[in-house]
Amino acid sequence: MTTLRTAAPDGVEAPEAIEAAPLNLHMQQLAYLQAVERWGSLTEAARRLGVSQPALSQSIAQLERRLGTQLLERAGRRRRLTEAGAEVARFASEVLGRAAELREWLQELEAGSAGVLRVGMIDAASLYVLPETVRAFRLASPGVDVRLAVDRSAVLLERLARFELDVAFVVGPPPEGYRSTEVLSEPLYVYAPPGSEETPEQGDWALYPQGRRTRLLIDEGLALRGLRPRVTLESDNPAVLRQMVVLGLCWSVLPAEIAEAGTPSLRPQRRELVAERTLIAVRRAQAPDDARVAAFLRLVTERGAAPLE
Amino acid sequence: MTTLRTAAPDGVEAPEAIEAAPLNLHMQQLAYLQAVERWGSLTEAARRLGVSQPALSQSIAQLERRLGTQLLERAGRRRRLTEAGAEVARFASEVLGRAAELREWLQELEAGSAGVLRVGMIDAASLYVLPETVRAFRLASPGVDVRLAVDRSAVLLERLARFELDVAFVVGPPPEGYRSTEVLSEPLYVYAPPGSEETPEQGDWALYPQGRRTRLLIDEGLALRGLRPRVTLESDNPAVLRQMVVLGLCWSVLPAEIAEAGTPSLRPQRRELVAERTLIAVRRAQAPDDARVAAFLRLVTERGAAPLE
DNA sequence: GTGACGCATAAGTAACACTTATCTATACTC
DNA sequence: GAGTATAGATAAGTGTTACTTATGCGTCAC
Repeated sequence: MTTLRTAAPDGVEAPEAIEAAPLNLHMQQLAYLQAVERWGSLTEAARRLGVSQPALSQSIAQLERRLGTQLLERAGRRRRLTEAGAEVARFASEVLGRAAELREWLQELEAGSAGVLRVGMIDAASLYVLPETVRAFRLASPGVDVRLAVDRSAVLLERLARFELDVAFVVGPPPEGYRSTEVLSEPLYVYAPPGSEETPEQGDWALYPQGRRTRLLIDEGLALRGLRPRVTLESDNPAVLRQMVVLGLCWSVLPAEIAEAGTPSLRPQRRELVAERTLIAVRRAQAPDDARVAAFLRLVTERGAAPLE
Repeated sequence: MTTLRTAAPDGVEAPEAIEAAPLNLHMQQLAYLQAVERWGSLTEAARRLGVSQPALSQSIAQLERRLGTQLLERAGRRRRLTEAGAEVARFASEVLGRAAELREWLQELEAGSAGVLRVGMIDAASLYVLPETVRAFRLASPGVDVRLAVDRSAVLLERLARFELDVAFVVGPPPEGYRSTEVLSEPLYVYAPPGSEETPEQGDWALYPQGRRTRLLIDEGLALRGLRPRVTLESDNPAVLRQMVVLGLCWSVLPAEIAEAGTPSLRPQRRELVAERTLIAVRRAQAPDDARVAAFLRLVTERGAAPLE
């Protein structure tokens, strides 16, 4: 017998106690006993169960051996439950009933109408893409407990990797090692402080912080136009960036959806795309298919396009 | 390979619908899943369970097949529970916990310290043999629910045969097809009405009713002495018979224990045995050994002799 | 008694759960 | 980034198990 024991640093052997065998019953045996209780005879129970009578006889005998207790006693040419048998039959009913519940729940889960769905999204998505979708999903799947987490892309991906989320709506491009689906694409425009005569090169800029996926897109887009913005304010909050523009203090690059909603509505400097920010739905590559996520994505793509028109 | 049973072998689809297969899980699989949940990896769980890693891997895979749901998802080179897996693990814990309870209860039953003990006894036994015994038994085995039924021997034997009693204390001789144990033997004496000058042949008699086992003993005993009593009163209640004697109205044959207890105490006509009535404990021949019955009988035979001295 | 019935046992077979050996993929380390 | 250790999957072999049909034995009913 070769014992592959990894180099045990200390001789701490105590807490690894090997588990005791916990009653190796088969649910089928329990179902058999339940049938015997219900139909009152082995032969009839076997017929109802669609197995041969000896199969039932032996199965019950083994159950008795495993439990170490006589479950049936002879009554004429029949057999009837002993007290222990009745108790075990009660146990069987409980377990089988609970198992049926479980199966039902699993089927609901498979159908996408049960369980917990943990969705992460960036704030932009939470503002103008997903509220309607979440509402519609909750309406369509009342059995599903939807939990939302709003954060920036990198954090969401991190949480996704740590199994704290089932799906995350983040800024593209799609990261490696995940399954991603493009949900929508939104244009990023340059917004100039109203009434200012500054050139973009002269002005101050308010942008997303360094390292953000959106900021990377913006930097690249501006660089293509020869712009090296002097950034004097950074914020993750697009409402803050927008406000800086509204107050005439800064230039910025913002999603049209955010910049032009609310009052006063901003107008882009030129209808010129700085970049295209894609919103992607990301899942763990190894995660099993989830009908709830699929349904959620379907709702997003059905409704998601509309707000961008 | 899913086995779907669509129709019964016979073409006739009676209302005897064959049961649907109720989730053929093995408790061992559940224990395996529980171990994986607990120890966080297949390898470690296998080590703790004392089985090989492939065994666990295959077992879980089959569990997944049976449930039709993925229970584990890859997480790096490990695997972790999915939502369905967590739910099934919860189910496993419930079932295994309940099974442990069951096993414990069965062991108590085996040890004679649990369950229901249904005892039948004739009134004589309930009056002067068993009260102390029942009290002592209840004290010694508080976990056992003792239920008493007092009736005449034939009724008790009938109820025993119908599985309504576990043990019956009745008048001998031991019936066929049962397991009987003699508990004690009590003398039956003739009691004359005090102050009467009648001879037994002249007097009226008060006896147990025709057909009773005790009556048979008495008739035989009296016949041996040439007596053919004129019975004017029959009662199953020995107190009634005794009272008839006390009032000077009748002769009777009674167990000494009953006749001579209470006031006024009766004196037997002559210290001459009419018959010996044996009290036997009867059980069904096929009934499994029952530690509680054994303990009860032990108490009876230990204490039972005393009241007869 | 005779037949019907309920269950137990016997013998054969297919499925199953376990083992060891090996392979693949991931993570850690220098 | 290559080398190595680790987690798990897969393959092949083997003993056990759970089913089948055939048959035997005891009980109940006429």
